[in-house]
Amino acid sequence: MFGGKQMYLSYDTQTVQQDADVIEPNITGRCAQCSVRDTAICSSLSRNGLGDLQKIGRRRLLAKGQSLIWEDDEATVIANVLSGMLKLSSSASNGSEQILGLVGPGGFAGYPHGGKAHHNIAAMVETEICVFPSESFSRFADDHPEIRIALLDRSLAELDRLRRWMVLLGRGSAAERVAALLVDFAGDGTGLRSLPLSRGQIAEFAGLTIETVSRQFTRLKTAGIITLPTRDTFEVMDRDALLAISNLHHDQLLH
Amino acid sequence: MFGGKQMYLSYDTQTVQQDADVIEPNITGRCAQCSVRDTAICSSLSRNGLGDLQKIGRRRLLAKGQSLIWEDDEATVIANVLSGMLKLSSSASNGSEQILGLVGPGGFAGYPHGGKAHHNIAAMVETEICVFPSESFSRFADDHPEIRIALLDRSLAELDRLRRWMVLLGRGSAAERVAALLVDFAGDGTGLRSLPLSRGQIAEFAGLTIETVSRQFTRLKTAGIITLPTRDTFEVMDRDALLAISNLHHDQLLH
DNA sequence: CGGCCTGTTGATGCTTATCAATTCCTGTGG
DNA sequence: CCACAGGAATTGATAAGCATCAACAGGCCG
Repeated sequence: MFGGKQMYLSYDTQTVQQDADVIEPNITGRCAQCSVRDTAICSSLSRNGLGDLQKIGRRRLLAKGQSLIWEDDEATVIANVLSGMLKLSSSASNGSEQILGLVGPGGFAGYPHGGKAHHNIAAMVETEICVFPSESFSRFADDHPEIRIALLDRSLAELDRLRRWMVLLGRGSAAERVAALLVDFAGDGTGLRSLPLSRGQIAEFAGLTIETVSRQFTRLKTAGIITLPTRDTFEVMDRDALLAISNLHHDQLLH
Repeated sequence: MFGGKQMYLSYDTQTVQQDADVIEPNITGRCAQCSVRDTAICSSLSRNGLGDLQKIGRRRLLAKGQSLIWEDDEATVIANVLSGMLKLSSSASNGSEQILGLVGPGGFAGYPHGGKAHHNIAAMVETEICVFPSESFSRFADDHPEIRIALLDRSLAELDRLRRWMVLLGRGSAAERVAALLVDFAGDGTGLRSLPLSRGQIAEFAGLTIETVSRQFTRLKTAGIITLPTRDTFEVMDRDALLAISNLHHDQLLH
C-alpha cells in the first residue's frame, strides 16, 4: 500500500543508485543525479522537460517532525520525496492524530492544483524533498501533459492500494494488519530492515492500540517468523508464514 | 466518501434536472440532455470538446447485477454513471466479496489508461452508463487536457475521501460507521430516501456483520433518529444526532 | 545514577462476531 | 385474492478478540 517504486513505505532508504558515470545531456543540475529520477513522477518527462521543471523546483530538507503543510491551510506546494518519509495525517474528532498514509522516496504529496489541504503533511524522519509551488507546477503541467498522466496514473494506483488497505482495516484481524504492514516494510528484499515507525505510529496506522501491536510483534517473534534486534529494526525470517498470516497472496501485495 | 457531485453514494436518483429548454449549440445529441452533464467529468469540457467526446462514447444500460469489468481482466473501458449505482469490489482471500467503493451518478469508474483491473465493477441496480474505450478516451484526453485535470482532481478528492473512510474503518465503532453511511446516503436533502444497499451490502462496506448493522439500525430507530418504513427506504429525523453519533463535524462530511 | 520515554506483559471488561431461532417481506402460483 | 415458500432482516445467547487499565522492564540522556 505504500512507497518505493510505487510504494508508500518501502523504507529501504533507497540506497542511492549512483549511476555517476551516466550524465545525460540537457540535465546538468541536481536532477541528473537525483536518487529518485527513475521512480518519481519526473521520470515521465523528456530531458528537456526535466530541465524546465528543474527551474521551478527547489530542494528542501525537512527535519524530523517538521511540517510541510497544515490541515485546512491553503496547500500551495507539491513535493517529491527524495529520501526519508512523509506522513499524511489528520486530527480525529477526539483530538488524537490519525495517520492516513505515508510517502516514501519516489512518491509525491501535496495538491497539484492547490486548494485547501485536508490533512497535515510532515516528515517522520529527516526527509529530503523537491518542492514546487502548486501554481507554477500547474502551469508547467499545461505545457507538459505527460506529467499529468503520470500524476493521474499514480493517483489511480494509490486509490487501488488504499482500497486494499481498507479491506484489511475493515475485515482484518490485528495479526493480519500487523503482518501486512511488515510485509510492506520488508519489500522484496531480505535481511535486516529499519522500522521507520514507532509502535504507537504503527498502531495509529493499523487502527489498533500500542499494546495490541506489541503483542502481535512478540507473537511473531516467538513463532520465529521475525526478529526484532532493536526497537527500530526487524528481519523477516519466514516470509511465507508472514504472507500467510497477512492473508495476502503473492500476487496481491499491497504495492 | 461517495457519490453525488463528488460523492460516491448520494443515491438520490439525481432527479433529472430537465433543463429541456436550454439546448446549447454544438451539442445536439445525447449529451445535451444528459442528467449528469454538470457533475460528471464532462463538465470540464467546452461545448466543442463535448461534441468530440460524444463521438467516441456510447450509452449502455446495465441490468442489476451485471458486470462491466472483471478483476484481473484487461480494463478496456472507462464509464460515467448517469443513473443507478456501480459497485467496485474485490474477492477476498476467503472467497467473500468485499465492497471497495460505490460510484453514483456523475462519478466515473474504470481505468483511463488501460491496464489490468484490480477490482470488479458491477451494477448494483439498473444503471445507465456512458462508456468510452480506454484507448480512444486516452487519445481524446491528449487533445483535451482539461479532461485529465478533471480526472486528476476527482481522483485526488477521492483519495481524501477514502482516507477519511479509512479512519472510520480503523477507529470507528459500529455505531459511528453506520451513522456515517446514513449521513452520506441522506446527502444534504431531507425526507424519505431510498436505501440502495441491503443490510448485507452495508455490512460488507462498513466492515461489520449483517447482525451488527441490523442492531445499529434498530437502535437508531428506537432512539427516534431515523425511521425505516420499508427495508429499502429510510428517513433521517434528527440529522444533528446522527452527525454526533458519526463523530463527523458539519464541515468534515465525507463528501 | 536517576528520571523519562518507549515498549512489554498481565488482568479485566466491552464491543462485536458467531451461532441459532424467529419474524418479516416479496414474489409466485393456485 | 390468498396461501405458501424462500430469502432477508431481526432478535437472542454466547464467545472471541481487542481495548483499557495497570504494573513493570529496558534504553537513552542528562
